[in-house]
Amino acid sequence: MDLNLREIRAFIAVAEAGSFTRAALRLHLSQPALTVQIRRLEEMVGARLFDRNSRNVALTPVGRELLPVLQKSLREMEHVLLDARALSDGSTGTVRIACLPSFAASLLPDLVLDFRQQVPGAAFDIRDVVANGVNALVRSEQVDLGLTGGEPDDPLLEVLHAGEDRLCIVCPLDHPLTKKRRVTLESLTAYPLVLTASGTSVRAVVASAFEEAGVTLAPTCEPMYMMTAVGMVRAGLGLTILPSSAREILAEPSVVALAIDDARFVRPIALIKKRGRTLPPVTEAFAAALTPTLQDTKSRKITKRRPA
Amino acid sequence: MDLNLREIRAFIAVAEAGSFTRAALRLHLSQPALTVQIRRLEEMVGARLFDRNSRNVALTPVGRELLPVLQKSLREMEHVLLDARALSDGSTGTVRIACLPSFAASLLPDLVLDFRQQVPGAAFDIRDVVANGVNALVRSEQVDLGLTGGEPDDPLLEVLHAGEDRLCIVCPLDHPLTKKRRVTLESLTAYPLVLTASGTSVRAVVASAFEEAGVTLAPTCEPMYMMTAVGMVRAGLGLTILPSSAREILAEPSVVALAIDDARFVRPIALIKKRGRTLPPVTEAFAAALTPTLQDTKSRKITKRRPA
DNA sequence: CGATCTTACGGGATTCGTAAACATA
DNA sequence: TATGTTTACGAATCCCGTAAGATCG
Repeated sequence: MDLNLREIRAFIAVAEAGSFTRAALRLHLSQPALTVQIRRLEEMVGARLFDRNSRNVALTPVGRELLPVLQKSLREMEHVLLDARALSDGSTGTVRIACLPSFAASLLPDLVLDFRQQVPGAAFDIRDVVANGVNALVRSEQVDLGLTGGEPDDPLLEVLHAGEDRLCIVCPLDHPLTKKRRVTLESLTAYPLVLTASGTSVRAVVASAFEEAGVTLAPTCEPMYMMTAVGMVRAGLGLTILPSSAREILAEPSVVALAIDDARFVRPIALIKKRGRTLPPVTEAFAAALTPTLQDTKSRKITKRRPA
Repeated sequence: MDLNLREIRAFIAVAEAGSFTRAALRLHLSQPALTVQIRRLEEMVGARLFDRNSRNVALTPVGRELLPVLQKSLREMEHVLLDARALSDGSTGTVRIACLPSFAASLLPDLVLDFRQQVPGAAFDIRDVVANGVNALVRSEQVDLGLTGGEPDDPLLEVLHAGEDRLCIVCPLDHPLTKKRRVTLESLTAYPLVLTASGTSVRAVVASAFEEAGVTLAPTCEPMYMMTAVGMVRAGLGLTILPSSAREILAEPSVVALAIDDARFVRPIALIKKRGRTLPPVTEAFAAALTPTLQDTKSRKITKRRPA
């Protein structure tokens, strides 16, 4: 019961060539070797597959029955192998990634676009969730890759690359802070603050920075989504703190982003996977493409300081 | 690119067992051998299929993609092999046989019934044609087996078994011949004769018998089908000569069959196949089952001499 | 340290190619 | 006799099992 593809290929070749000699040539094999292979297959099946004398080779009824099904099986098997190799060399496959909403809306779309130009066979499954959610999805293996905030101390998670994202103040165009030359942590305390809910990485960074400075944090609103925070700022409910990469800031013309002159307002970001898991090759390649971009965020300037 | 089923089975076993050791036990294989097999498969595919350390074994994403397709392919392949073995041992398959109409209607139905009791997987493709047609169908390989009349001298045909079928006179119940003790060839010449058309084996036998006896053959009608001949006899158009195995005689109550006391009125019958072709195993078995019945026809008595 | 996977290696089975024998038109 | 299949046999390869080594919890 130990069949190998070689024997099937041999059978099909002889059936198609109508001759052992020609089939052997086609298979780059000596003709006696082919005879033996066919005989072994015949023994395995338990019946002659060819009626052959020194002049003619023809399929027996059993062989005739077998030919189309074996052809089909062989094709399928080879197709599976080809698919597997495509998966393996990274030319195909699905990149399953969980990602902070800020990156999902800003960096990621362009990266995906670039990557798909290099690897047209790549598909994407992108989940945008807050930092806690990213970690959970990676841990439960619902995604292979995670772009999360903070530095996860979970031993089940492995950091592939660490980067930083500067936080910035978002306030209305006419806010008093826009007049200042430098914006510090302390200068914020005078104004009401809208801050994304706990569980988000921005919140974690801001909370620890305020605590370190000995300032109590008392946000007036705690929305889940950054766009909501921007809307509140625009309405005059206060100012907010967001990652400088957040697309929401650019999308809203009546608010402005201000750099904060404080090293503590840096959000660490991490590209993670589950420890002990190998990534699918496409995903590996995508992670490699992602890394330099994360590097850049460290030094990236806030491009929209004032509206044009 | 030389995959064998063993490696696929190994992969599936490890994936299902979640451990090399347990999978090796299940496969009756040493564990290191299994490691090697998996490694070879991985080299063939070009990617790791399992993430493994000394404690845990888990599918990689590539392995996870591959598992269901390989399971499906393996199942199919094994199914094909099982089907092939069933075909080979004669427990399955189609008996393709061409047969003289007389046998198709009389002997064959019972034989098929018997045979299907022994081999429930057997299917039948029966063609009923006159002798010429049987030979043609066997020669063109549209059927594997032929039950024909006469002794075919075609070198492409091989006689597996030869038998004989007595011919008999069929006449109305009140015909003068029914009063005779013996019916000879010469006693026939006084009456008009209905005879099946040339191309039929009965016609060939009768023609040569008459020729040998120096009697001219002048049939009043030459129907193609024996049932037509019987109908003509019943209507009083004359008498006819049919194989004693013909069911048509029994089916018609107003005619009677009389034995002919003449050795020349014996129709040779032959079980044939194409020379150089092996028969499908079911067909081989059916031919074997057919042979003793053909033997019997030599000595078979005409059971219906007079209606009850 | 204990369970489990990996590596190393010798022996046996498999499979190849060459050469000679065999069969058939 | 010529063409093409089968048989025979020595050599290379493949594959298994045993034993020793490496690794992780």
